[in-house]
Amino acid sequence: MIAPPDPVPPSLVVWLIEDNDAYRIAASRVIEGMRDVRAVRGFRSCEAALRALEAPGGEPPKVILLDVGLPGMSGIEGIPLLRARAAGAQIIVLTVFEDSEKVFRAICAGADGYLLKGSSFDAVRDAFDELRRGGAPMNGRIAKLVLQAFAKPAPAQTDYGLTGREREVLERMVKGLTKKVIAAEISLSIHTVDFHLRSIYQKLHVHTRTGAVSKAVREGLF
Amino acid sequence: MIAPPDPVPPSLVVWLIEDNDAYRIAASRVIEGMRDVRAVRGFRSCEAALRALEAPGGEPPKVILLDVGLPGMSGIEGIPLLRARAAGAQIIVLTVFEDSEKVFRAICAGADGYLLKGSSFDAVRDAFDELRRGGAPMNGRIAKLVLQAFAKPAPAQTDYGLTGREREVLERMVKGLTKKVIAAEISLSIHTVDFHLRSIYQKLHVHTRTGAVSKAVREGLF
DNA sequence: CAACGGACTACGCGATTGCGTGGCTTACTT
DNA sequence: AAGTAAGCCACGCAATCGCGTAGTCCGTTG
Repeated sequence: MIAPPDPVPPSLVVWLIEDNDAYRIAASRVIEGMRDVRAVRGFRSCEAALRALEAPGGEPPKVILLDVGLPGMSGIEGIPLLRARAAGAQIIVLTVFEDSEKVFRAICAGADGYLLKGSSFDAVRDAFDELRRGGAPMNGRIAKLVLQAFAKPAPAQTDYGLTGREREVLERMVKGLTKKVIAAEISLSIHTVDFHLRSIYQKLHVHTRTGAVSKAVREGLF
Repeated sequence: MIAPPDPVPPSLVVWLIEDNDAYRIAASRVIEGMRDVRAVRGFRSCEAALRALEAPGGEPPKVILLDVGLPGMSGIEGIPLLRARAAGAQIIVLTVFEDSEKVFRAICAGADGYLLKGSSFDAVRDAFDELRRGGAPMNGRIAKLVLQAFAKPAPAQTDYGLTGREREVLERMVKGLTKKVIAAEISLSIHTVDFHLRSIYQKLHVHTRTGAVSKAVREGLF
């Protein structure tokens, strides 16, 4: 219930990278009117914004609103470059795309938030508030995609009914050890390790060490 | 800009699972007063809520607000059970925990949203609106944790300078194929496949097939 | 142009692996 | 008490693997 003290200076420099002139100009005007926003600067492409960052002088941005579908370099490609050159800037993706493919590529590239253009400009204002509180602004439908992506692998959590010894052996096999070394580590004959190995093959439905290791790592067993 | 037509019936049955009596009662009262909420029912534990779901009659919940730190079964353990018995219910975690460990366990268990108790009750109302729009309610700080989790593995995207042939071989090794089979698939001598294999070992700093496969899968190369 | 390094192809040998087979102990069923 | 299933341990052999070694092609460098 208690709001933490405001850690962010009260005026933001916002950059807006968006190729649609009408949208960019309209959005700039609205954002400029928001409280705590000192300046808004618009760009038609990532390349243009990157050039501005290289140029001497000029105030560095605190927030970058970034479209994905841009001419030349896409917004997703631009994220790591912008992050490298604009230290401390929060990069918020602002786009129409809500297919999981693009969303995840943007998130993996290091976006600090993900908004949809379909929402009202209030969402942008709320996003600034969220950043100020130390959180990440994220559209609800995007959040749903993210949650679904996490929830999927959960049911695949089968341990294939491996016994204790079998898990011990498999764990060491994943680490790249040979049967001989494994046998020494858990004080067994190499033949016994081999037996457990074959039980593992049977339970995982593979017949090589590589197949077993691949499956074990993929299923998140180790 | 254009809001889609409301697809959700205008009255929600909300369940609140929370062991702190004072908080549960206070929250129930506030939530009951929200528009579109028809009824709120409180439980002290997952077990109690599960029993109520088994019992005949009674209205099934549309939204379940769930605490994590509960006596007996934890909220996280309860999520899959609640989901199985309350088809169609949206399960929203409502807790004080915001360490990534608990957050991710809850999300992997299949939560439809994640709110923090520290926020005002407005957040709960907003969450209901978000559900109605087909999105997932998520606290901004939780969203930040999620984004950071995704962004981390990205910089680890090194391909270790593998050549084309080496990638071909490694890809098939991950599938569990033997050298002989790999050689046949890409029309090479076993000896040549073996050479590429050793180059892979060197570049990945391993010296066994298992180690190479393990590393390749982990780094997300395949 | 010669020299050089990198990618690719190839051979042979000793060590390791995959598999058929069997024995032993514990625990639960009949 | 006998039966039976599961986990654990072990042997031996054919197939496979890890490694030292070497030749060819090709783009780059001096």
